[in-house]
Amino acid sequence: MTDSDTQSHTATASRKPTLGMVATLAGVSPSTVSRIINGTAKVNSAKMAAVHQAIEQLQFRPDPAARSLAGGSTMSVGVLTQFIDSPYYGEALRGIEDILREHHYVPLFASGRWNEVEEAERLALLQERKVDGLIVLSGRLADQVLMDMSKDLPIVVMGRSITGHQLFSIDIDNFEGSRLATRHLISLGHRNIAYVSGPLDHGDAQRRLEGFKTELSKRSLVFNPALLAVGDFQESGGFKAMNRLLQSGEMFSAVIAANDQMAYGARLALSNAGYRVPEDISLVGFDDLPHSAFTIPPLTTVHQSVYEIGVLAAKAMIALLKKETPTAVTVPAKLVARESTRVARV
Amino acid sequence: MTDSDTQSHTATASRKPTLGMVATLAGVSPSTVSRIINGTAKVNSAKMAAVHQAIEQLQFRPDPAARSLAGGSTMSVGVLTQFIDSPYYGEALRGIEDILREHHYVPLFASGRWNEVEEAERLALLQERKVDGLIVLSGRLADQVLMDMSKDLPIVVMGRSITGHQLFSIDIDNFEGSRLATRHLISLGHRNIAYVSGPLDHGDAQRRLEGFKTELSKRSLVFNPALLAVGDFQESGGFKAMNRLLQSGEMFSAVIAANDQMAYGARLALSNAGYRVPEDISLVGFDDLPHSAFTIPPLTTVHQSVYEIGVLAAKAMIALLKKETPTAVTVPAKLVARESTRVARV
DNA sequence: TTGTACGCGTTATCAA
DNA sequence: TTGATAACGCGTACAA
Repeated sequence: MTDSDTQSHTATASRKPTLGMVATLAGVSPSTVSRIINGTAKVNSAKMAAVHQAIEQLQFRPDPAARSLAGGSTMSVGVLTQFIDSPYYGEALRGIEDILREHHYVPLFASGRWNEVEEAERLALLQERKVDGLIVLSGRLADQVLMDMSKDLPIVVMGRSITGHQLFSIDIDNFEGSRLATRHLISLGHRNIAYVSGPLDHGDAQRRLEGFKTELSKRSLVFNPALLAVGDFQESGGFKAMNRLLQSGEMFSAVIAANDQMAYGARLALSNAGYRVPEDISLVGFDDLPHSAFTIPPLTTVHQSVYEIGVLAAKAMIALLKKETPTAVTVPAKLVARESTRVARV
Repeated sequence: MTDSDTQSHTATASRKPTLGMVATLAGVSPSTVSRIINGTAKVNSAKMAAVHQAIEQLQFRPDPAARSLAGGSTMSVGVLTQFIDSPYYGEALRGIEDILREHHYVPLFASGRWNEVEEAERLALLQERKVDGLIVLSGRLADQVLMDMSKDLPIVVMGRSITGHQLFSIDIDNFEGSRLATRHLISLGHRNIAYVSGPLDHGDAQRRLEGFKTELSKRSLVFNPALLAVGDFQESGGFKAMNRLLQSGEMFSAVIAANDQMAYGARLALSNAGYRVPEDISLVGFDDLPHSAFTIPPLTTVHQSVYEIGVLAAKAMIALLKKETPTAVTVPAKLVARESTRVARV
């Protein structure tokens, strides 16, 4: 039985170490301990050492609930996503979690389910839990709502372009990415390109479609509305949209799907109809989900590092939390040419 | 300007409604309000009505932090997953979230990353946050650790078979599911069946492999170790494992992958090597991820409703939280025959 | 059955 | 720079 053993028996007799116990052990007042932990004021470096030593010895960790009650920070950040199991946003969540963890913050995830009312409710719940900040992944909420909220706490938004005092946004280069995909097909000789869009009331979907149209006209090609089909960003929606395109009788040698999931569905519809990819029809997706490297054939798609975007969002939040100004970064989209695209047959 | 308008201006002058304000408005003491909210004691039904009315009028919601500090419940449940963006566990997370939400509980997600040390750390963090219960999705942690923890708070585990006082587990029928897949192939006339396993130190992987071997021997077939390749439950692992199988020169007409993701990877490897699925080789997966209905060809696989499992886990947790005993339910696995399997050629 | 008074662990305010 | 003291909002013995 060592000396430290004995100490721990007596000192840690009562369960959880508290800030007060640290203060006693270090021979200072509780307020001093608090100040040292939060860096709220300057303190004698000798006491500082003693306090740190006591914290070590007691394995003290501040109680988030008590902090919250007393008006301090809760060390938690609310993250509003749409569906917790979205393959797309999932990567961003991982990036957010990784960075937040490094900074000892805890993420509180909530799902808005692409529903304005639910989003507002979940946001209210997160505020009720007194999160220190909010990271919002896309969604249907009006920009104004976020701008208002940012008066109370820092907000980082992904998938929108709004900025303000405590409001920072990291947008994806949907427009440019879409142009990249279009350019790729055009350079392969495709002239009749079908487009499977996401829901038209969806910001990302709008900008991707816009990029497609813009690139088309820059290359002196006309946009043919008959070659546009709207899906829901899911496999099933891509499948149905492609079937509609096929049944329309319209000719096309290539297809752009506004996201990879719809590309998967479109690919199956194509296959069912007897078309080969890429021999008969070229297919391009958007997002470059991890899975896209393993489809048959591996999918040519627009890559965007969603994980990286999550990381950037979390870093921006940390900066905001420190009253710093996050540095704006654009995450460039880039084309990943795999095997689902090929030179158009003459 | 209506009467209620005026009231709201005066009554809600101070920010957040508190339990005390409710008490005042209802003409009772704070403790009575507390009792009514928590059902801690019987109260005069007249006062009860008055209090509920006051709560409504003030839109009062108890502060979780204050509750936590005072020793009450935090209305939060910790959920330990492995990766927040896992396509497999993601569905379970959604089920958990849906049910928890219905009961006004908030999930606190944490990722263990298939690492025993990290899992323990995250669990500690969740306890520090004073969650009312814990839902653990698989993981590498020793059963004993969970059993010990269950003395302090209710725990529901998915992917293990341990039970105890405040410990409930919902296991997947890995064994039976695997037998189903094997039986399906055998009934199609396949005799040489390759098996792409998950990590051998992984519980699910072990039981699935066991099911495969068992069914084989029941059908008087011998397990050929040369037809076993170990992957990592990811697409890339399935891809590599299949390549190894192909290079071994061993003959086989069908393959079982221990999960869908590895099946996707294996499918690509097969395709790259010039084999057609299912014409040359039949392929079966496990899990029936939503995506599996959209692969080329649509994948025959063992379906298990992971979402449903999440729902059951959350319901069990709610029961435990109410000091009730959850009713044990087994979620049956079932084979979904799609187009990646076919009668063996003679 | 109901109310009073105190404590939970921390931060903020104010003096010293 | 430091320390006492008063909140923060709620649950709960204890008393009535």
